Amino acid sequence: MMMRFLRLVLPSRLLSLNRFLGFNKFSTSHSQIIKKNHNYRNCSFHPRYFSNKSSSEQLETAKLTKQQKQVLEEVSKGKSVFITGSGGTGKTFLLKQIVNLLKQEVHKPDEVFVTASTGVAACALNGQTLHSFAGIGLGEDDEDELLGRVCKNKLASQRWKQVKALVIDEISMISGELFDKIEYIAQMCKPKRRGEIWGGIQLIVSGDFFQLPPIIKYSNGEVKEFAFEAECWNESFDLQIELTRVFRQSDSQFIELLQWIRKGYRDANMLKLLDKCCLNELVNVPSDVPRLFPRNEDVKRLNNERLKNLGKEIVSYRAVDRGVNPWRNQLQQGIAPDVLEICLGARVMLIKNKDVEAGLVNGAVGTVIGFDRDYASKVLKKMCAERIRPKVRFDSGLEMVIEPDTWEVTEGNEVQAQRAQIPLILAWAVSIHKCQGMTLDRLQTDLSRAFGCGMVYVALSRVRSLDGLYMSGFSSSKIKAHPKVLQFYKGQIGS
Amino acid sequence: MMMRFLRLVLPSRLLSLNRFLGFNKFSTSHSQIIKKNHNYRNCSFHPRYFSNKSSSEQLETAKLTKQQKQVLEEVSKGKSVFITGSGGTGKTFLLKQIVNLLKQEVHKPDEVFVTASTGVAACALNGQTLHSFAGIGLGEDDEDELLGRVCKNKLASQRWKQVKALVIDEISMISGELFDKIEYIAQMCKPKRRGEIWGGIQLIVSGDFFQLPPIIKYSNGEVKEFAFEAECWNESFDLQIELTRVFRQSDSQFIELLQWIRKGYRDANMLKLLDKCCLNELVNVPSDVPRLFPRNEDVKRLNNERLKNLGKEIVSYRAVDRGVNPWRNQLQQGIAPDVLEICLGARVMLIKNKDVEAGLVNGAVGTVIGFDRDYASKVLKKMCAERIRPKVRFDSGLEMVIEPDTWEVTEGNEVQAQRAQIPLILAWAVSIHKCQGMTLDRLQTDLSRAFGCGMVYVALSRVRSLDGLYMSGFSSSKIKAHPKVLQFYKGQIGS
DNA sequence: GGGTTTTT
DNA sequence: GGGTTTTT
Ligand SMILES: Nc1ncnc2c1ncn2[C@@H]1O[C@H](COP(=O)(O)OP(=O)(O)OP(=O)(O)O)[C@@H](O)[C@H]1O
Ligand SMILES: Nc1ncnc2c1ncn2[C@@H]1O[C@H](COP(=O)(O)OP(=O)(O)OP(=O)(O)O)[C@@H](O)[C@H]1O
Repeated sequence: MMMRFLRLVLPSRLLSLNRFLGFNKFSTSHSQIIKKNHNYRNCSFHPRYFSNKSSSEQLETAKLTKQQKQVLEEVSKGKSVFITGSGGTGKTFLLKQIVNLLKQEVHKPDEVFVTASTGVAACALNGQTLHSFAGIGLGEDDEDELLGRVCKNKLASQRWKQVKALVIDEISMISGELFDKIEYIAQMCKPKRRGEIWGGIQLIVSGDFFQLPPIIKYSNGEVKEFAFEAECWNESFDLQIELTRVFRQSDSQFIELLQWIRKGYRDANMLKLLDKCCLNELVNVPSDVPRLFPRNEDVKRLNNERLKNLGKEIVSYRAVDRGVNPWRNQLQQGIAPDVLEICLGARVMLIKNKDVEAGLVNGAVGTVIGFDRDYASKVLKKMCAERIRPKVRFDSGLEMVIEPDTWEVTEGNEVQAQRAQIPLILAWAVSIHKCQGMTLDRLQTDLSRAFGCGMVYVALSRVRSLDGLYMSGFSSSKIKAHPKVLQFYKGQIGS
Repeated sequence: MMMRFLRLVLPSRLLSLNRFLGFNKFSTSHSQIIKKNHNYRNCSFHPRYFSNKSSSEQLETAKLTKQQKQVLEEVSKGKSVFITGSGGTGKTFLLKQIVNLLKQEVHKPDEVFVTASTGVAACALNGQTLHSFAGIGLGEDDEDELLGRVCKNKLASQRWKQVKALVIDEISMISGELFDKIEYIAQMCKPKRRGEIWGGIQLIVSGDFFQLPPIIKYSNGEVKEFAFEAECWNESFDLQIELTRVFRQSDSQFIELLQWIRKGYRDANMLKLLDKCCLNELVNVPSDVPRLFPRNEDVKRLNNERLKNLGKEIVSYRAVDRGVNPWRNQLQQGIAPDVLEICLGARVMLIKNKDVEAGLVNGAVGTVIGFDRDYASKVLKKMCAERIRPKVRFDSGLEMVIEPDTWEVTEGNEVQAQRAQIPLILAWAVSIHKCQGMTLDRLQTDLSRAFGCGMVYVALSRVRSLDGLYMSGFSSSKIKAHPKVLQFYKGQIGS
């Protein structure tokens, strides 16, 4: 059964929608975004680094394309929609409009939940990760165990009761397995509408399956890998639409090259365009260009180099671990570092969900603007000789003193080991996984250890123009598209 | 520069060739092959297991196709040829005729050398590995170091001086990197014909790039992976030809399915044909069906189970190691096992090149037919309480007592550690890599840990009919064709 | 060969 | 996530 993508040609006459489109331009919430960006732009430390906020000008002057308006129209009618398209076609941009529309015209503000597969991507929408919203932990248990877990969690149950519209961005990194599990939870948490797909929730999903695939750990070969392989996928949407106009880049040759790379084609002739972006001894990359790496090991190395090069006084936080082996050792596998080194002016990323409303979630980036003494905290004393906590100004403008937080290793329901650490990592460089969704004026990436499908495409498609691209370790053999994805886009879109 | 495959339409009137074709049917050497097979067929231990010899009937009754004859014709004229085509189209079969022709009509017998990428494949042609022929060790040094090594090795230099025609089978597992290095050595070892491609050697290469790719260890991204990516590839051949008629299978539906799998297509409908080959509780697989696994760990496990199930008295050989760490530990990474357990009737594979003329090379398989006391050998005493050496009847009919052999770990030119062990492994089960090239009446394979491109195709395309196929762990997502290979066959063959 | 994310 | 071959 093939469901074809629709290219809607509807009369654009929906009153509430047009009202919304006008309203949006001058809304207070929008002004706030501008204000927040203003804060960020004036940030004295790293004005050009990764940020969860897009620049204000674009939002002000942007005119929606016909396709983008058509999606808004369907959303305003309460339809469930899958929005796809190449990187930079404005899927996330459109989602922001959709979220405003949903909150203002379709549902109540607190009935709309905004999520994404990674913290960074969620942050860009002022949302949270899908895992965090759903209350499923790592989501690795089977559907009934997960449901039980949600039911025991009051806040999560409350969200599932409340939710009327659910937005999921960067869907390519969500597995079909997980997508089906979450649909199951949705139905079960809506007892009045059980039997209806997603329990009647309006679903807005966005992403590009040619970008990074989900990480599959326990592969038995028959696993539902991509979300479009979920049993509920086709039933989930009234409309699956592909945005076709690329906004991120304007150079039409570069756009065409990216289109080919996206589909896994390796045209030697076209790839010559990248020659002038390849690093050599002659090229001098400005030191403040954001860096992307396939592997976290390289991300960490680069970040520590940048830290040392700042030449400021370094504050060290040694993780405080409890518990015995083998669990104690597992603490080192987690995201919280054994030793966190930061300093005034360091770019940092929050790695815990602190306050969703305030946008202080895993993935939020900001700058260390000071340190704050706390002689009361015993754990801080253990972790840091100076007994000081970092104060961070996040790119949203919000400032916050970051306290130690904890991570646990459990076996059954028992906590077997626990780590306490400041929930920050350095963020001058990030992994290519974390950069998916970003728009960058300039970037430097070392692709010598690129792996899997879509990675080269994601890295290269972040940058607005070839002038801003500094690349090393590239080879055409690293351009890879997944056969299932090619088939999905052929079948569903008939390109 | 694209060189297209030629489909030759030549008058088949070459006298010497026709003479050869007639001659071949009744040649003494051919009778010997029949005799050898006869020996094997009467072998009382495992008449249906892996064998380096194909069954005699086929060779007797085989009629060459037009394409196969065309290749012979070109070879008879001294041309260099690349023969490709799906598994079972008779590439190796044709090579046997070619070798006879080359030795009898084109060159002298001792000027023709027959090789393949793996020991097992080489063995099927009474040849040796390409590495062993070339005298390049593992072939990992750069071209000049390898040349130096060849020059210091009298036997290897002698072979390179002598060789007028070089046959290489199963080329898909030879990297482009290595192919270029060996071409370089060929030129350098033929001082009179330096500057000529391959130093003027007539080159006969065969293989299917949709089968297993080379193993690339030190990837810098720009590596010449497949042999067709070698700089010298196109220049190496007067003719590149694709055999199209499949002989190994006769069921046309199965043949079509294999064609699709080969190219990486996953047609759910067509794959239903495999349903009845999937193992379940109801299926009872005869215990003497040859077994294939992706991983050597599973190969070893199965082999040890089979050994225990034979219920015979087991003879143990513990490897005798010398040297200090870290080198001593590296001995365990090699092919020679820490402990070899065998018994009377065990299927075994030779893992050292003992005597190329006699076909006693890495990859030769046979059966343990007895044990032979040797109280003189000190190393045997250390390795085996009973102080007995196994006597093996190889499938060629040849019988031999297998002595301990040695493996070395060197650093620079110094031997740092050494292992002594009997150069045998059990061979009821083999890895899918080692099975490439085989034709099997029946096989059982567990594909749950299949990986990379071509592996599923190689495993499934070994068997003559679906009746003989017992499969588990299969999933369509494991069907994979390499994009570069697809491009190569599109560009060169224009299918 | 090798390695990415998701939680309280 | 994971793993295959090649030598004296
Ligand atoms: N209609 C529009 N008019 C002007 N600019 C737009 C429009 N739509 C999107 N943009 C701009 O294009 C850039 C890329 O948009 P966005 O990040 O939403 O793309 P995307 O499709 O989500 O990309 P990705 O798949 O990489 O996440 C942003 O700077 C955004 O502001
Ligand atoms: N012309 C022929 N007539 C009859 N039988 C043939 C002919 N050519 C090949 N065969 C038989 O077909 C089977 C497969 O042949 P062979 O192993 O040479 O194929 P191949 O192309 O080398 O396969 P692979 O790529 O899997 O190594 C063998 O049993 C062989 O004897």
